[in-house]
Amino acid sequence: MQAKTKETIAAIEEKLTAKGERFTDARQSVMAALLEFDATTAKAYDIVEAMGNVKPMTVYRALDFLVAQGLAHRIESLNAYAPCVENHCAHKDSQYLICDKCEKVEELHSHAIDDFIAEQTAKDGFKISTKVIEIHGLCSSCQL
Amino acid sequence: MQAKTKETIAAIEEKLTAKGERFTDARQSVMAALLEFDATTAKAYDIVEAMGNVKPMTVYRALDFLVAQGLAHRIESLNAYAPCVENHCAHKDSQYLICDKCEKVEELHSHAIDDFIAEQTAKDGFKISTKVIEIHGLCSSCQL
DNA sequence: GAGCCAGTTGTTATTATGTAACGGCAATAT
DNA sequence: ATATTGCCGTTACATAATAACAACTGGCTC
Ligand SMILES: [Zn+2]
Ligand SMILES: [Zn+2]
Ligand SMILES: [Zn+2]
Ligand SMILES: [Zn+2]
Repeated sequence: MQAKTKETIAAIEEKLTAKGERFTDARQSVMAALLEFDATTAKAYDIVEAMGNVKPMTVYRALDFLVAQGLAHRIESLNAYAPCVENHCAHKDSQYLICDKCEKVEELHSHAIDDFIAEQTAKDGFKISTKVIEIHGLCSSCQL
Repeated sequence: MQAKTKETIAAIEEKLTAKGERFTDARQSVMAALLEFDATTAKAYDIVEAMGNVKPMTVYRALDFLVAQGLAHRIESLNAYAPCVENHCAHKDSQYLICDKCEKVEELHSHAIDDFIAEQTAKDGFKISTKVIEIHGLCSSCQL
């Protein structure tokens, strides 16, 4: 496990306990595994494999928790997960830039995009609850 | 099968043969089944069940074809498909408004949203290939 | 401490979703 | 007619996710 991962885990632990949430072993291990993929997405079964001796159910439960806490995001179009340790105003309104070559994911929080969509859909009288905005392509590095 | 479905199938047949594509029995049946769900999404296995006597592989192959021809769209966040018989400039740049109650899907083609996202992501030097924009919530009817 | 409760975990089985592979068949071309 | 190509039927498999239930843990009350 990378040193940076340990640091991050420790920091998360502090934040969660402050919130009264339990950062159990299983949850820590899954979060660590996710972080070790280093900014690329990981599928649930990738994590199962990376951890060894763990059942899928365990991983899915931990992922559900992490997503609920804003520590990970689910990428619907990949059936995968990306860790997130930033302090966003609202994770639920993120946009993801997904490089289909190196698998790195960048998270945008463009209020502008958000507001714009809200404005456009208001015409239809549609009441938005959640948005899935996943933009695929090539990151700047992978275009070379 | 509804009368409207038959009409639609006939119209599609004409368009496809004009394009030199083959609208085989399997493809017609799957498209018809999809249309019969009447503007709501259908999962691949829903269609398998609705058709009876058909194997999943058959349905998936037909769906792949229909999606490629712009006659259906895949909704990533639902693992489902929606039929589409409109003549859009480009189906690949659609946005979907998905009612989580009645399951109806409305398709937007807002160039504005499109351009706006392109503009925002250009800053990162990201080269977009495809976009998944799926907006969940309640349609105007279901808010009552 | 003993009892209690809510949340968490372990375990097993099952469901849901999607593909690989291969042989046969059908339309089209030469 | 023969070759080529695309399409289909079938089987088996791979991947993704959940159900159900018992056991355990940590914090709480008495
Ligand atoms: Zn985030
Ligand atoms: Zn890349
Ligand atoms: Zn469309
Ligand atoms: Zn509705």
